[in-house]
Amino acid sequence: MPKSEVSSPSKRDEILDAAERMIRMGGYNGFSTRDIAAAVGIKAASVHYHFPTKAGIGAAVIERYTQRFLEELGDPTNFKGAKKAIAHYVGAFRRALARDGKVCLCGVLGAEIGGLPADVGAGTQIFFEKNLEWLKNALAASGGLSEAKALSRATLMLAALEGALILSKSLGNDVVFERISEGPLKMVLD
Amino acid sequence: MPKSEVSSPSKRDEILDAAERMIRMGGYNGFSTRDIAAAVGIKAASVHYHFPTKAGIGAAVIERYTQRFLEELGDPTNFKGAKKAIAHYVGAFRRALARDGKVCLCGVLGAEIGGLPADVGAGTQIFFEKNLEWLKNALAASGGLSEAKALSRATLMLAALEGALILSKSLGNDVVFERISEGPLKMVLD
DNA sequence: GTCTATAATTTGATAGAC
DNA sequence: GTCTATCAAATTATAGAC
Repeated sequence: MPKSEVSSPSKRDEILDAAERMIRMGGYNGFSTRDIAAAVGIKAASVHYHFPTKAGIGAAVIERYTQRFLEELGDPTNFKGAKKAIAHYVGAFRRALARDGKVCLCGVLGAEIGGLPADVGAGTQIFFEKNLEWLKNALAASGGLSEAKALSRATLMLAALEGALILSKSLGNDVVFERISEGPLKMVLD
Repeated sequence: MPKSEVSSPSKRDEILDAAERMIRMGGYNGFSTRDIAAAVGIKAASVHYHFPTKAGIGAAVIERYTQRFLEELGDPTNFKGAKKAIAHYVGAFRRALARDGKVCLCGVLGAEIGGLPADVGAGTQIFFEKNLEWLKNALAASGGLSEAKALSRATLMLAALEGALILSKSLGNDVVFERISEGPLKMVLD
């Protein structure tokens, strides 16, 4: 196989998987490189072979998460009506909760952004900017809204969804997320 | 003066002030007791005189924050119309951002709840429950909504406000919060 | 109430053998 | 790639003097 990878892709991905899980559970400062090592069955020194610094792990986790999230969203101009676009976007967040039982990675990181390495904080900001851009385009394209109005509603949606995940986790039930995604969010349409 | 306080109220409060500020900036695991000590001009050992454990500081910060927040909210059944009730509630969050330049304490803690001491996590949950209760009562009393509908909209509002503060902080501007509180939130009314 | 001193553990990271 | 061994620094917390 043609290779440009520096290290074993598999173990590297396992490290990122474990780190993502731990950040989404307890934040960036809530775990150590030793925790990561134990989770993937190696020693801390070996983790540092794959990623020289912990901040590097964080930055890589965000980059991968952002890319996957946008991939799953697809083309924002491809929906028949704003309702379908919104349902699609809400679905991405619902799956993050249902599939992983966890909050959005960047919701966690955004909350503690003042205590993050610069790279990690910057990646978090980019995630939000790209999501607002996607939502704004989706609402403008399929909802026939002005740019300003679309942006305003995109912001409301993103904020509500991030907040709903945090509330759900804190209150210990998924009912909370459904309370906001069933009905009320449709009011964003008008 | 009649005293039942164990330690100097002033220094104790300074410690809680510093801890609250730091949690709201970078999360519970983003600062140390030495950081607190430096902020209030004493040594770490003296911090432990006032609060034996760091978790104790966290729990005390939440308790005080929750009490103040509910005090500022007042009686949920005292508003002439749901619009006034909502404006009042949104105002409390806006002031938290404008006055302190910071996110809601429990928005941060809720995001990293899996990495918190049990007491601190429990306090966070209570804050959310009491806020949902207040909002539900306010919307039911002044909006003439059913309990179920009032709870659903209360959840949407709380989620949107918590999320908006996190987004604002992450994107580095207060415009984000205003984008959601001006207009769009009124759609929660119907 | 605050200090110095210190204990016990954890943390992020490196050196060098295999 | 992974290990053992180790480091320097940081962290929570305690003991005991003032």
